[in-house]
Amino acid sequence: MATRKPRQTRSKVTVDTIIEAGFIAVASNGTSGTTTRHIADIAGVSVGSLYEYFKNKEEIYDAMAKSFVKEVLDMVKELTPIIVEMELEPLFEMIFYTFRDLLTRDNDRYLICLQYATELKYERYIGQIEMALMEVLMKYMMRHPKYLKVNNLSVTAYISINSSIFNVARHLILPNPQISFDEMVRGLSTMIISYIDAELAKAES
Amino acid sequence: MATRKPRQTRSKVTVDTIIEAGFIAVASNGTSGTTTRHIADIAGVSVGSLYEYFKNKEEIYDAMAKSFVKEVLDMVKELTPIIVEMELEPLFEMIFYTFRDLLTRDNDRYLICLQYATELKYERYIGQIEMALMEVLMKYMMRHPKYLKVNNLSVTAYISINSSIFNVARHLILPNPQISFDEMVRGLSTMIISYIDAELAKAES
Amino acid sequence: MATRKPRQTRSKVTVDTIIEAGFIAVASNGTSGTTTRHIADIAGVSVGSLYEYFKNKEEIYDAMAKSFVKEVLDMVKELTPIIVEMELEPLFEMIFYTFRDLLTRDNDRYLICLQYATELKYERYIGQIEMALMEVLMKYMMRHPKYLKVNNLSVTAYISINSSIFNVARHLILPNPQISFDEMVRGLSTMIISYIDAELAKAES
Amino acid sequence: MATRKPRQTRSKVTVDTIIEAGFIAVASNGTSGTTTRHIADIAGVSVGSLYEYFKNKEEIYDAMAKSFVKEVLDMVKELTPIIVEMELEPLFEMIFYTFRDLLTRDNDRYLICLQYATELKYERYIGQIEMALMEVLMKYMMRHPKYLKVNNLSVTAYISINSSIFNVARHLILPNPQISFDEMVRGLSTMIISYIDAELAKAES
DNA sequence: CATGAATGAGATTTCATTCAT
DNA sequence: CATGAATGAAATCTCATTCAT
Repeated sequence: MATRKPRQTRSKVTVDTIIEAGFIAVASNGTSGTTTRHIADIAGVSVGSLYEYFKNKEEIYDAMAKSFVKEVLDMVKELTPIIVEMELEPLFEMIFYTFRDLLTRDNDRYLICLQYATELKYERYIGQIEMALMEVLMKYMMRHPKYLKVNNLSVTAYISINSSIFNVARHLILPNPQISFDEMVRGLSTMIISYIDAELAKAES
Repeated sequence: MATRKPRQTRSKVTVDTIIEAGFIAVASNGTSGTTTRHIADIAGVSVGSLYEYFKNKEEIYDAMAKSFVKEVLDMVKELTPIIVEMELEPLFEMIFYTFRDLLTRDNDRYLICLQYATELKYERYIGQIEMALMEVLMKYMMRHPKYLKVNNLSVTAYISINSSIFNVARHLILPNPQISFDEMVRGLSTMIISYIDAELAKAES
Repeated sequence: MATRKPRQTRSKVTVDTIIEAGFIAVASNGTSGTTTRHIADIAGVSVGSLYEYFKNKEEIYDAMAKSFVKEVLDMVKELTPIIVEMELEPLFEMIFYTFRDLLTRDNDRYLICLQYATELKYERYIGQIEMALMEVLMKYMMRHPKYLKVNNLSVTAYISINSSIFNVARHLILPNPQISFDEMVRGLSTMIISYIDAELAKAES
Repeated sequence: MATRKPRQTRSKVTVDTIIEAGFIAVASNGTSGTTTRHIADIAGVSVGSLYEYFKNKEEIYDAMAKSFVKEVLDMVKELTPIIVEMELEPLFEMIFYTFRDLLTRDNDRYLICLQYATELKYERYIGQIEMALMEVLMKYMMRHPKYLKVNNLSVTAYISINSSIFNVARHLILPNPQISFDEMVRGLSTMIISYIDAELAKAES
């Protein structure tokens, strides 16, 4: 019943292998098409082993969500020093391309799983990402104080961040997007920057 | 074996009841938690009847997707005459609020099902919505020709539409959004209008 | 999830068949040796059918216990009119032999299951049997008022009933009992009657 | 493969710890709820160690049964010199209370396990207890020859012993017994003694 | 000897689908 | 047409046992 905490290195590796297998399985079969046997087979372990480390299938999905979120957080943390030094336009482009690289890594694994975010309970951990992004924003504004004057700062940040995330993700998912990724990147940058400028202008009036 | 096309009124009603029940079931149990029995119980018919009208579960989901998309299309068609006469700012606000009303109707039924869009194969029909929106856009520009000059028109349209849809949907889904719906509506309007203005400006230079 | 209440005659029969099969399975394999597949096979239905009528294995065991207890209660109720008219000695003998007949019916089915009483949660329903026996006792004493004078009546009744039940059950279970059933019956009668006499004597002194 | 006989003290201690853990596990989870991991955890050893000392789970249960029976036999042997010198009435009371103390020791461990006697294969060793009790009886009658005249001596002994054992055990098991333990002890004594007297009387006639 | 990770056979349970009534 | 009992394939999960370290 109580799943043993992995003490040995061997078991830590097994846990990671299972989570990894979970991503591969969901990416190629969707949530409802993925079975514990699938995951076990891909991980190269027995079904029994799955249950040594995870109380049930749900917990594997949970671990996958945690793992993805951690990866994003690590990425954000690593980029922060560079981010705060950049101008907005190149900054946005850099972020969008980096985000794309993360999502399309390993045959779009994360990207495809993102479509099953609800069933994978990603939402449970999204709060952490939002907090991390807010933190970066704070640091950015410390370094570029003029943006502190932006009207409705929190609204502006909220909308910009959400627009960015979903446009990038959705574009990657679409099989035949009507515009290219590069076009979208430039468009998104333009949109957000002109939005910020507009709110800055409002503030000055 | 071949499921009969419902020609009589009684059958049509049953079919609609089942689709309705499908929405309720998925909204309260998710895709993986919804069984044919669930749907049958909610619809107040026997499981056998389900198969009288639908070849299998998949087809019920398919009909649900079709039904939702049809509703959106009807809404768009109905609004078109009003839309083309409006100025951008009130127009956006009107659209966002109308969209919200659609999604939150019947205890957020459509909104919640939207989270299971992938498993419900919504994507299959999304193209039709995009086409309808493009058509409205065309008509709008016939009536307001100055926007024909917008730089990268298709890119601008694509990004604006996507940003709108996802911001509205996500905001409604979030349990504790950091900003209010009204704030978001005004922000989104500002963002898109300043984006259009920016692209208009580019075009003129 | 929710097991359907059997409305049709057909399903009532199935339920009974499953309970019946449960007794046969436990009698021949013990609690831990009995599987749902076993029961389904013996009942001649599919595993799935088991779960149409019982939420889980536990519930089948529960239904078995209920069914056994009901049988005992029916037996007691049916015998009551005869019981109250008899003298103690032939009464006890009659009861012991009737009880034996019940337990050894159908290849000792009930008797063997009695050994798994704990796992079958019989205890949950034993209270009902005790109440029924007490009721009979009351009626008996209405008809034979001299026993009302017995010293410590409730203690005497408790010990007599328990001694009877366990001696009969255990004797039937033992593979090579040192004494015959007839000897035991006579001994038990003697013991209880002399016990009652002793308590009657105490009361008179 | 062949499990080694524990000759060293350390091994003997481990074996005892495991048997001890077996009792605790069964007492708190029942037979079907007890796993080898449970036992190992309680014993504070690894599952592997279990198999170092016991060929399989069955053997642990077997050792538990043996251990319980040995304890009873030791108790009987130790009490024999006192027993043979006592009069019947105080004797019975003494035995009942001593038996209770054994069963309720360590949070009712033995008592609870007694309910799983069938699955724990206690029966396999019960013969030894009966023999020991018969031996004590013999010695008692050597010392109190008048009881040698009892009619149907073996029947009387059999019924008395069984009535005693089951009444005591069952009373302890019952959550809300209708009579107190003391009342039962006195009642049981009265019953058996009057039974013996009755059989003595019969013999004299 | 001790460990506990790994196994896999087999148990329980679910549920889309069929079909006799 | 409607029903819902019955099905059984396939999923989830358990756990005694083994074996490399």
